[in-house]
Amino acid sequence: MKGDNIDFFATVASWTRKIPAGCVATYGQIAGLISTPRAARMVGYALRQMTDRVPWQRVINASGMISIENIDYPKDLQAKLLINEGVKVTKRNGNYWVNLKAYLWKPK
DNA sequence: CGAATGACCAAGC
DNA sequence: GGCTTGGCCATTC
Repeated sequence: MKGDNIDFFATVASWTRKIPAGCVATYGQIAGLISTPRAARMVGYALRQMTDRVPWQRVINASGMISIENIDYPKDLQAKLLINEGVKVTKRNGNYWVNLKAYLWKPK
């Protein structure tokens, strides 16, 4: 799309809202859906500003781990939200880990 | 416009 | 899985 960089956030929000409960997606995956597979960092950056309008907890890193630590939303909360949705989250060495093989969302 | 920043990613040890 | 290195890119200063 042409200079739709203004819709970058909107597009991220749009795809994020499509992630069904009980599933998870990776930052790189979302970035790929927007045609900018290398802008994974921006996805996280965008989500940070929309934690109240999208299921941000369903987006994790490519390793299946919750790397959040620098913001006001503790990874402990994200893990709790995911578990509450039916996603099995394992705590390992202080980090939360999700089995992508079983819970990764497959966009149509 | 240049430089720093960040909820990332892949590759190598 | 954990740590380090190099690279991406939009946003902010």
